[in-house]
Amino acid sequence: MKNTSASSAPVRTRDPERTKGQILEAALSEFATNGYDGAKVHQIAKSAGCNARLIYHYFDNKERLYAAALRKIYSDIREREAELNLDALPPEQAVKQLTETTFDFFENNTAFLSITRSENLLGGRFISQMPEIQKMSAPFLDKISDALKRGHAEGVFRAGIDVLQLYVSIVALSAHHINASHTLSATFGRDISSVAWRQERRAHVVEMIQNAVALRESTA
Amino acid sequence: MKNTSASSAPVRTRDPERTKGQILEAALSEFATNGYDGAKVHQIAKSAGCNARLIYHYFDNKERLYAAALRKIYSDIREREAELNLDALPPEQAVKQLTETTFDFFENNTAFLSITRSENLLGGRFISQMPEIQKMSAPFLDKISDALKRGHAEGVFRAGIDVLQLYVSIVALSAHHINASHTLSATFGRDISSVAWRQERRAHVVEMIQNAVALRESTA
DNA sequence: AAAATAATTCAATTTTGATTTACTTAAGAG
DNA sequence: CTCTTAAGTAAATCAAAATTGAATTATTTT
Repeated sequence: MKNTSASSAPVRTRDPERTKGQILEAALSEFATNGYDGAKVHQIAKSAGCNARLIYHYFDNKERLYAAALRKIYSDIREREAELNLDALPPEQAVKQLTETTFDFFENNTAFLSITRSENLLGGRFISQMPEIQKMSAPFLDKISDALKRGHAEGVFRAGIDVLQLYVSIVALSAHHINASHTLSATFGRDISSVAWRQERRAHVVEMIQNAVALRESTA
Repeated sequence: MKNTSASSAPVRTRDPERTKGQILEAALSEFATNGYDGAKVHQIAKSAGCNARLIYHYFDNKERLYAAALRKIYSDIREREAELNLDALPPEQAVKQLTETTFDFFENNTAFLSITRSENLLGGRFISQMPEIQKMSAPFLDKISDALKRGHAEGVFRAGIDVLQLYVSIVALSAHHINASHTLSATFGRDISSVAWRQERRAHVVEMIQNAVALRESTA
């Protein structure tokens, strides 16, 4: 009834692609949860449902496995940025869309922020070695820049907005409460990660960004 | 010429308070730089200029040492919050002051953000056990709340601003580019940690917060 | 100034975790 | 069907790092 083998071991069916994929998934999750130093190779193997030796078979060592996980998580971001079609929308809608998409992305891809946090803790040791990631977002910023220009031309946005500052702000407002949910919750005695609070936050962030780009009347 | 002792060892003069203090300082710095798992007890001892055994003598184990460091870093924040006198200022000045002080604090106390990052990576395991830190900032939020109310009464601020959302935003805008300096620098190909960029950012953040509280004219 | 205390050191010991060696066997090529 | 290749397993090994044991004084107390 069991398998062809008489041994008690479950006998894993052989499928290198699947195995590699499972390892990468597990690695992503473990590195995200525990950081580079906190993640344990054996635990990754366990959570991938394979033998630890296979990690070395497919990824050489812990560092390269981490690098692979880092690369993978950034490809998700790149996809999302490519999908976002800001040109098609009127400037105000474009900025709103951008903000909401960014906010939602972080909320639904917690691994991205976690891995990013880990990488920053490592001083960017790995990301700085990845030419494919470097400057990856330049064209994306151009898209946003276009929307801002259109908005100014149409008289709904103010002039001289720095795109990079604005985008970093969108990311900051959308990410910080996730990155720091535990310490914020503890210091303020409120559950920052509750669905209710996050919904409030989403609206708050969208409004802040709108106020940041919208024209003001008097500077007097 | 040497010391009373004939041995070659440098013979540390005995001073428990100083030693304890040095260990704590070193721990703070090492945990901030490398995170909990990345920090090594022997390295902490080395950087404190003492024997590793002393860490166990004074702090029992690595976990408790980390907890002590966490507690200490939060006491700095508490001090700063206490010093800030918002009541004395007109509301617009008060909000500006708050924003600038927060921004500058993070820039000058990188250890705070680093330790905080580490603690969030650990899932808040330690901070959640520290009743003295919990809700620590409630009175501070009240101060800010007062300023917002005064501003509304004077007709310069809008109504219905959520203090916690606003403060989390100030923190987010002031902290994220520091927390994520390496990944941001890599993805955008700009040196986010340069003095020039940070000065720009300071102005940008202050302006954003002002726009967030300032009255708008028409809601039409 | 002798005795007691506890600060400090040095050198284990023990634990944990990454990596490797040696082996087994499934799956595909001919 | 046999041979070859490489997927997979089990169990070491090796090194790093946390923790501890036991011996030394500096300092304080009496």
